[in-house]
Amino acid sequence: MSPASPSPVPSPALSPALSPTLTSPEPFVLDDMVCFALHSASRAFGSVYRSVLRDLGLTYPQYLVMLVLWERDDVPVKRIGEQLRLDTGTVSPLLKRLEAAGLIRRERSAEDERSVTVRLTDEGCALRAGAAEVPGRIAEATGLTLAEVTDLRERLHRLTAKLDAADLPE
Amino acid sequence: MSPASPSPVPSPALSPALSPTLTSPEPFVLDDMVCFALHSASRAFGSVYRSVLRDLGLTYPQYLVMLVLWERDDVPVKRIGEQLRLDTGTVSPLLKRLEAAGLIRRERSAEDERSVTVRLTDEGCALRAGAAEVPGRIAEATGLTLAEVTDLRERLHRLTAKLDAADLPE
DNA sequence: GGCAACTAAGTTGTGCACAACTAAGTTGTG
DNA sequence: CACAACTTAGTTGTGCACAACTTAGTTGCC
Repeated sequence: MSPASPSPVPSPALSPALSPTLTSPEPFVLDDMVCFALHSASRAFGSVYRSVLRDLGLTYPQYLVMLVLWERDDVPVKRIGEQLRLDTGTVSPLLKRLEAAGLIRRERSAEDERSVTVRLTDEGCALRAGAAEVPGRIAEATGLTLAEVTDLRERLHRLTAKLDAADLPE
Repeated sequence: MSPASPSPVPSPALSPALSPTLTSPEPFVLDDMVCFALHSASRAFGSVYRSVLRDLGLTYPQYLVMLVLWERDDVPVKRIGEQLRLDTGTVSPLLKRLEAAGLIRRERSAEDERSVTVRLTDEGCALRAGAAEVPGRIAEATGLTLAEVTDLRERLHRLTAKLDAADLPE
């Protein structure tokens, strides 16, 4: 059985939701639901990107790494992790797979032997042309106007920053 | 090395982003960025939930399943997958872990032997009291007003629906 | 110079997400 | 009745995400 991917049931998303027992009446539950909505939207995007990126042989996280490299080649691993907000435990195997696919190479930096520099192969460069139509197809799938996209992105950045700040020591 | 979790660098999120080569000027890239922003926000939420749920011994997806069951016990596996928008390949092992933790039981339905019904154990019921303060702590972490939460949730639902519709056959 | 503190990358182990598949039960139709 | 089509759970394999840890190299400070 496939996921509820292209959702057969619109899913009332935790319908009336957790009834109020020990907590105050209502508003609180909405915060669970906004996280759920975020989670869902993120996965729905993932599904669309999966379709669009299939021909390129990339997953979405791999595509993000390629975006970073297409914008500026010759980047240390650390910087990739920072830009994509990913742990080394995620980035290392991700880069290993991209290397195995022949799209990038990794070389120890000469001036700092701790650092590893990531570089595009010719094949990795060439893939850029094939990826040219990706953003357009995604834009089409969202059906959002430029203003809506900008606004949503801004809200999400503020939310992320707020959550990060709240998640420090407690 | 830990992730960029409580983000040490605010990360300009693919800074100027993929420069325009073969595609038209600018707007397109924003759609990549909105997905990235979504992805980031979702993971930032995950990090906060991880902190808050640690005492309960639950992950966020496990907490979602418990929410469904606390609202209405005695639910078939299929319904859990629909409500949470998850594949059986995700739900099955997830339920297996909750069962191993002693929070739920699974029983073959009598009237339809294909179906499996999920039921809370006493321990699973009891956990509800411990979870009472979760939504409040999350709400606090977001720093959003009720109106903002409602609006954001609504936008995300519309976006998800649109993406689902676009991801069918093409 | 020597050594503690730090930094960069990688590894290990756990859990989520999904595609593709299997097994078992149910339903519809001739 | 019989059998194809469908439905429900579950399994297998791959990849992402992160905590906790390891290894190797650098820097600061005495």
